Amino acid sequence: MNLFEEFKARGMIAQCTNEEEVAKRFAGEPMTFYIGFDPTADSLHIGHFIQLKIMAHMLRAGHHPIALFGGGTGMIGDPSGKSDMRKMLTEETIAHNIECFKKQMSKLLDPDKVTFVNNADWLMNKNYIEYLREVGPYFTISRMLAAECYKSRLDTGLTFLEFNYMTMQSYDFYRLYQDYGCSLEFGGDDQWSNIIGGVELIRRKTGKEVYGLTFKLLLTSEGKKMGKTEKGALWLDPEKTSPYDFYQYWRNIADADVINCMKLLTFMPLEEIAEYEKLEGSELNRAKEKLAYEVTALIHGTEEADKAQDAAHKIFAAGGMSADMPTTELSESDLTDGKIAVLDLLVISKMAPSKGEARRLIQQGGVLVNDAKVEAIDETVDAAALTGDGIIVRKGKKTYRRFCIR
RNA sequence: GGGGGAAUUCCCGAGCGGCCAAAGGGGGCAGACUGUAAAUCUGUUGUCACUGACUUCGGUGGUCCGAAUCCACCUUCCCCCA
Repeated sequence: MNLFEEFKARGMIAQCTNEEEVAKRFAGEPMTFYIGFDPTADSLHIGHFIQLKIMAHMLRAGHHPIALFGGGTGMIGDPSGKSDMRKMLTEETIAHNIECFKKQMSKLLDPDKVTFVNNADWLMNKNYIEYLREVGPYFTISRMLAAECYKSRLDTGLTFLEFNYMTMQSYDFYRLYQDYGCSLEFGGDDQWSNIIGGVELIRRKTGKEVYGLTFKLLLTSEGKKMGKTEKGALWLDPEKTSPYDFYQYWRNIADADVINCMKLLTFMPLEEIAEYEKLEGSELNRAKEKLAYEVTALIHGTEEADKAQDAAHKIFAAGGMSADMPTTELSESDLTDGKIAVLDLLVISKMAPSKGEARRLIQQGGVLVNDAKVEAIDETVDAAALTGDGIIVRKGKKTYRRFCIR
């Protein structure tokens, strides 16, 4: 099975401009392809991970990836898949975000084998008239308006600023084709319009055929975007989403999504996944555990994955203590008269956003200290209990936190 | 440029002088049931010193004993015409 077939078998491919030809190229000579990343945040998230995984696969097969950062297009903002206009980012923020992206990517891919480019290099100082004359004639308004990403935005308001985005991404592809011989663009399924824009621009300007291939987005079985947590996205940066929380996200995935996630996110062989697919009912928990471990290991390393799994086992199976579970360290000054209210613990550790919320949690019986339900709102914990391993405070069934004194 | 409409708590969306911390839905959180699942049911969802007080309804000023609700100006957005 070659790589293209593998992608297909895993259900990763969404659309392709010319499947037959692209499949042939995958199996043939090394080729140069690119994937674009919009620097809209200071960390990559799980959606980007699929793209990185594709790059890793391609690298192994001997192809040459270009990672393009949208330092220029980020100044505009891609309207695809967005119901509202994005916040405008400053140049400094974008530059900072690109640095963060690069660092994270270098951990997952061999940076010597990937070409990093930034479209700010050719877009920022581009003369407007020159650009319009170079690109403008190859796009018709009717064609652009027909694109799904714009059509859906016409009622809610689409600005001229964003309307230009497609031409710019198309121009990127053209530049990479000219400068690097890049003949293939990958992207998420939401990038389809932008990608065919580039393919058509190149064909019209040069008469040469290049290709576009989009990959399925990470969606739940209900068609919603996956990777959203209460704190926003599921980040790859351990500072923003701890390996433990990351592991838990996948451990708690819906039954219907486990197998799909294994196919899209891990390198597990298809035969092995097929075995897990046979599981039913509570047996599926084994699949979830495997998925969580595999994905966490890919992103944070096996050591962190082991720790996360170990902590989860101890917490859920035995109700025990683990040094690897999320911990809040208190200092003497947090205590009054040698004790501290459970209410305050919840707020200090951000387990509850406010005292009112913490109070409600206790009233509704959602808070446990060392497996004993907290009955009274003014219940306190003594300093003595906090020494050594400390205590475990549980909020609901799944949120645990260890408290100890420094 | 002309005319019309809108801005409400995390989101959508009611309210249109006191009974409004503001209906309803979504989402979130917790409880029950479970498999650390889904579905369902229940409670809850501004802050705090929590049977009370304080801050919120685009912004600024005003009318009034009293304003999310009325007036003026400003800002932003949408629709129709040019």
